[in-house]
Amino acid sequence: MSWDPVYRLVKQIPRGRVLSYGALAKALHLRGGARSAGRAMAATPSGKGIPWHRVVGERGKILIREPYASLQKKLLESEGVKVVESRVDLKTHLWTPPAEKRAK
DNA sequence: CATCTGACGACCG
DNA sequence: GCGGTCGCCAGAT
Repeated sequence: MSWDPVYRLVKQIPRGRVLSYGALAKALHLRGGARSAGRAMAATPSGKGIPWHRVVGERGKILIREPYASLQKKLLESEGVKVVESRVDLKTHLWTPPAEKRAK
């Protein structure tokens, strides 16, 4: 499975905004749904400039385990995203991805 | 080839 | 709002 489309979209997330796994999967029409989106992120190649930390749970919750959770929180806050109790305020930071052209 | 696992999410009590 | 189940599916074992 090639996660390229996923990485491409994640790279488009504006600074200071976040997107959920579900919305990500939906926007790209991933077969496996949100879970596959998560799988894609877990396999995110480092050093590619992919802002993986801008992807959170459907309710803005940071779902990954330590030690990455701390890192994600740190990175988000450094972009001006407020993180409280392991979750971001979707009301202000949720980003709506542009309609992708079926790249799967 | 059989199971287990998990960076998910919808449901239900 | 919280915790437990269940459905999903690609990878790992």
